[in-house]
Amino acid sequence: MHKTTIKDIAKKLGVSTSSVSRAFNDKHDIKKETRDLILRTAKEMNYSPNPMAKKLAQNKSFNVGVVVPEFITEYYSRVIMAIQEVLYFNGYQMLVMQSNENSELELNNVKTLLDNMVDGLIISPNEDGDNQDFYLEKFEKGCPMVFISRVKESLPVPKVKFNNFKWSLFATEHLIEQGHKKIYHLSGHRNISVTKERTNGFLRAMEKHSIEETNYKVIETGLSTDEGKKIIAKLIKNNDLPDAFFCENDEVAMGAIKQLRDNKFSVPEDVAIMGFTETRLAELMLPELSSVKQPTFEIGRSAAEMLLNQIKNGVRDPNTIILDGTLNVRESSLKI
Amino acid sequence: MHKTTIKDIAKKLGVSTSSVSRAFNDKHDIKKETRDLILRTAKEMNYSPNPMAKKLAQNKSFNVGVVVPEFITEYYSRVIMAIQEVLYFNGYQMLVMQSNENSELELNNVKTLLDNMVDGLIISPNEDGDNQDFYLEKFEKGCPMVFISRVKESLPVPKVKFNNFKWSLFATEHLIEQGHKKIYHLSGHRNISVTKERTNGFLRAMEKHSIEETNYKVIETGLSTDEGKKIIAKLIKNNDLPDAFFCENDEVAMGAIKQLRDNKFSVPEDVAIMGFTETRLAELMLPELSSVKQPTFEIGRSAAEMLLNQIKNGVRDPNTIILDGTLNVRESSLKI
DNA sequence: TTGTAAGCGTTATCAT
DNA sequence: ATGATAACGCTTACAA
Repeated sequence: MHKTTIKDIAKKLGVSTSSVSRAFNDKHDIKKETRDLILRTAKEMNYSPNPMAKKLAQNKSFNVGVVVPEFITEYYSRVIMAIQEVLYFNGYQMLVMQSNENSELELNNVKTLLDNMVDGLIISPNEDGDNQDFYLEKFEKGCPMVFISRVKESLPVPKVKFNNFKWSLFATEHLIEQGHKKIYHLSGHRNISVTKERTNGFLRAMEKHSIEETNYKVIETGLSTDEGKKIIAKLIKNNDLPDAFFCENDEVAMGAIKQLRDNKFSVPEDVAIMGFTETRLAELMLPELSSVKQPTFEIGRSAAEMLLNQIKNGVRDPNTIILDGTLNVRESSLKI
Repeated sequence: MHKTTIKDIAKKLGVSTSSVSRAFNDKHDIKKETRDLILRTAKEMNYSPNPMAKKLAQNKSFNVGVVVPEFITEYYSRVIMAIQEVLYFNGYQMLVMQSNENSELELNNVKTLLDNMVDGLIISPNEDGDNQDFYLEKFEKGCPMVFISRVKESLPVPKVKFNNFKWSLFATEHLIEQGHKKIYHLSGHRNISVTKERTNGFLRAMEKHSIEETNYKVIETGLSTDEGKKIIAKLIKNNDLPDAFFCENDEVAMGAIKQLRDNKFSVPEDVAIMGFTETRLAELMLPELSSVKQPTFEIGRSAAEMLLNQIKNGVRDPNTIILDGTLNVRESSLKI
């Protein structure tokens, strides 16, 4: 079964293929009537352009590569959804790859995408490898790129970030205002900028409210529920529980709550908990989990728009978009 | 900056482009030495083939379209991950689109993907529209297709399904064995085959254990946490709470637990709860949620493999793969 | 405003 | 085993 091509249309109408092409790409160098006629018969003949041919002729893939650590959690799922929406609307497609928090795999993914001639890249990098140099070089050579969430502030590339410092400062201050005296911060991975920024926000709050060093701690925990559980178990064993925990993310917070409950501590009566990067399930936990909501949709949308701006208009400023969130106070953080 | 092409390699080596092409596609019609030489110099010249040209020449996109209702929940995220892994390994790429439980959008997505000349489709259809006819026609015209999760058993197309009947029978029997006398089933949407199958499993259990009609009910609830909450609120108001609920999925189950707790009922002491399609969070709920775990990875993997088998080998049997799961009994369903 | 024709980088057919 | 050359379906100078 032969798929209609511009040649078929051209032949049928006795015009040239270039006219047909022009009609579809609506340059203003074609008479309105011929264009309409062409479009009409094209529709009649059930024509749809062959994307492969178009891509080859224009040497553009109309594909954008997206590399994220994972897309199981709500955070990246939502970001990816937003990216896809914007790209689709602009006639681009998205190829997503996961790096599983592994910087070697991340680099392989990026290279695969480049071999597949993506027109641009959106990356949420791992930061524990040395891929930065490679990325920077590519960007400077002209490859359209946007980084999201995890990127060193200092890297001169376009990025979309959440204001981790500000909102972890706010979140910590909320705990202080509730009257919690001794507050521990369960932080993520030392080498991730996001973690650093959140930790700095926490420390700033301690400083601002003149909390003595004996009354706070930063404990490197990780990003997972399991790691949250383990740390709490250890602290319980050491008889070293504070009044409140400010957690790197909701996963860790949920692990903490779980472990505390299993050991007959009540939240927030005995120990208060504050999460970060709220998930749909914060409201379902018992107690409901206080958290900071990140604008996942905005993050994805902004990143995609910045990238398209680079691809289509050649805008290449390494400017940074920093987005704000919401502090959702629920039960887990209250002083009762 | 010029990207190396087979022409460059051919010129440099004084061979023809066809030889270079042959070397890369390793047909056995090329001398081992020339092939090795070509591959070596190709690597030196930092050559990577232009996928657009290849696609045009072979009239294949090496893209596979995937249409799912959403990819926010863990279920579809995991299925998609598995699909992607298999496809990637076979040199194919995946274009994912969401239908938002809307069959019109679903059809548009499928048509978009077809216009983009995907080599095959994996669809988890909505079932409340009449897209089936369209899909069936496409399949019969030769378009490689696999359906996952939601498909009418009767449709003569290749499908990968979960054995909903069996496992909801098991899950319900577990509640009966625990000694719960009055059991309600909070079901999904009447027109989704998955829901029907689960409801049938529930009803089969009632029949098998000769439970009187006054002691069970099937209540059409939906798929969301909110709908779960609402139904429970209504039942509480009507003073019509059973001993146990068997829920369509974990979302509904979590909503149910939440609403019961908020109204001072304890789970499972006052009312037991059984979920379905377990998520990572089942273990984090208080009480931990009993549920049926689906083999999400297997579902995605099987679907992708069946599709590739159609694409590459032309195997077109409309056979069905039915997969089994695991009943994870935790706290929420026990009789205490 | 339209047509002609070259080109995009491969693969595939047919000779040799 | 290798080479010449025509496709693949579109875009885009350039010419008319």
